[in-house]
Amino acid sequence: MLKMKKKISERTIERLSIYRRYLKEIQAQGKSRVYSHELAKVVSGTAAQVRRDLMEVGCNGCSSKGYEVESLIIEIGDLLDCSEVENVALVGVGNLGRAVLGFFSGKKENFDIVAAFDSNPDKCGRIICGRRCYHMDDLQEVFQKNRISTAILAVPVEEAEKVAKTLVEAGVRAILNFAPTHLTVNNDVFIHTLDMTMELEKTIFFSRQNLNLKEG
Amino acid sequence: MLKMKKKISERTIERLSIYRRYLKEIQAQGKSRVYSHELAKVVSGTAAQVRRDLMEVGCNGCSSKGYEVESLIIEIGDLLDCSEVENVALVGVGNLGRAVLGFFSGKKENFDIVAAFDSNPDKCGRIICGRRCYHMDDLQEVFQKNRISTAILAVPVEEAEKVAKTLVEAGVRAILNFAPTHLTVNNDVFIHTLDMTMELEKTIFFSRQNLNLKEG
DNA sequence: TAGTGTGAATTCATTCACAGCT
DNA sequence: AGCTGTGAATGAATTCACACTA
Repeated sequence: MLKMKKKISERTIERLSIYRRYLKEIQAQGKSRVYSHELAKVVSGTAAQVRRDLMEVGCNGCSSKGYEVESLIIEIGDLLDCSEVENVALVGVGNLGRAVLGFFSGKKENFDIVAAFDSNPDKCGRIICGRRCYHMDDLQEVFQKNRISTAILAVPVEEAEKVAKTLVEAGVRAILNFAPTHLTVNNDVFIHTLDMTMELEKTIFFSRQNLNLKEG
Repeated sequence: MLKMKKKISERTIERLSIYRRYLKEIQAQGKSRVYSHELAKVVSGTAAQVRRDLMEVGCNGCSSKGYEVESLIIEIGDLLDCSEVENVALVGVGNLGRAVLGFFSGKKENFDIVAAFDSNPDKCGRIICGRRCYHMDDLQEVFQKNRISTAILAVPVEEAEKVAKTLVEAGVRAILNFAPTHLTVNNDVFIHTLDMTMELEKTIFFSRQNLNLKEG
């Protein structure tokens, strides 16, 4: 029911996530109010865009003295987060997988990496960055037991397609894919590929672009 | 001179990078021609969009039998790549930094990570994933000697701002930033932040969105 | 005075739809 | 028949600009 709570664009969701992190930061520093132009800076955007984004959240912030940091954090959370903490699994405990585990350690977020998986038996049974590592064969069972519905895929590119299939069979709803390849999955699992090569190529391209503009 | 070689959007650049990787893949498999609808699949787009993107490249591909894989690779390269291989440095040899080094090892691309830097003396002087690790103090010198103008920043978030400043002083033109924070740099260095927390939050959000649509 | 909220205008990206080629 | 190339139409995201508020 409660149909169409309004469709929010991917770009807005990205920015909301970034606003929220910044808001938590300044909250920790004791700030209780914030202006749209301050938030604009952290996403390299404009104040008007921030205000639009916040409108979508069903905002509140009121005039002349900006937005209240605390309620903004809560309202963004209401939109972005699930009601309970989302359990996430990491699949592929290589260099990158371990780095991802490390990266997400020790912060309290509304998601939690609760298990890791690898096909190498040497890695299984151990605790890596605070998470137990299971064998791929146990994936389905552990997923069900822990109600895991999101996976981070950090296996070598040759295996990505096959492992993604396993994940889909285990009932995963979303995959954050670090393998530089397009994953073809049959049903409506949400796949988001984070393509580091592309990001670096893009960075290099636009650094030259900058240069060209200067030379005018 | 040769002003305005046409401004190409960020989105198009992203897709071109992805097309190219796929093209190289199928080239290795012996395919010599490709259709726009095949390329569309790897970016989850439409055939029309692919054709537009390729038009921007000053395309060529001709009718009825699609595009020639080899010349497409060359033409995308002419647009995306610098004339010489771009030397890149990795800054911050922690878990993530090492993972990045590993990730970019052994592929021949038009960029090359040629050096790593860390402030921990224990890591300096060693070879890590095939790259020599230098102390941060030597950064400026090594950057100049190796004509490095792009850096990958993989230091802890508390240090990111400070290290970014050092990089700018060393004359870097672009930074791919893995630290979850907005970097404020004075001049026109191109900064691209790859925000893993945001990407994961987005993934989780849209997985629920998907679900809602189904329930519709 | 210095901010917010928001219609209207604008800019940018995508898709449609169809002529033209092979 | 089945593709490409591309103007024109559409749709989405951003910015403008201004009334409004504390």
